[in-house]
Amino acid sequence: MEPSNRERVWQVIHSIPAGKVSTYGKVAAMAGLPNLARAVGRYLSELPEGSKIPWHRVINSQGKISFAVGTERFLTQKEKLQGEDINFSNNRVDLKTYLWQGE
DNA sequence: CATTTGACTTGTG
DNA sequence: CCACAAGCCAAAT
Repeated sequence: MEPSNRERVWQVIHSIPAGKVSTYGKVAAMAGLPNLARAVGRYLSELPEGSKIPWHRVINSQGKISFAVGTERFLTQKEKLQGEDINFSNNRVDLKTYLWQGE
C-alpha cells in the first residue's frame, strides 16, 4: 500500500528537528506536494489527538501561527514552540532563524 | 458531479 | 500592516 499524501506530510513534519519550524508550503514541497500547502493544514486539522506529529512546528509563510490570537490552539502551539527554544516577537517567529529548509 | 470550506501562498494596492 | 483576489488541493455535503 502506497503512502497517502497525508502520511508523507506527517513524515516530513516528523522530520522537523526541535528548535526549528517550517511553513505549510515548505512542508508540502518537502513531501513532494508543491501546491498542497492547504492540504497540509487540512491533514493537521484531522490529526488524531494521540498523534506524535509535532504539528506545532508548522506555521504559515509569514512566520505566524495560523490561529487567531487568544484561541486555545494558538496558545498551545505558542507554548510548545517556546518550549523548544523558539523565540517569538509580537506573535511572530523569526523564520530567518528558525525556518527548517530541509537537511 | 457541483458547491462549500479551510491550520495556505503570493501578488497588488 | 491590512484587505482583497486568484491559484491550488482535499474532504464533506
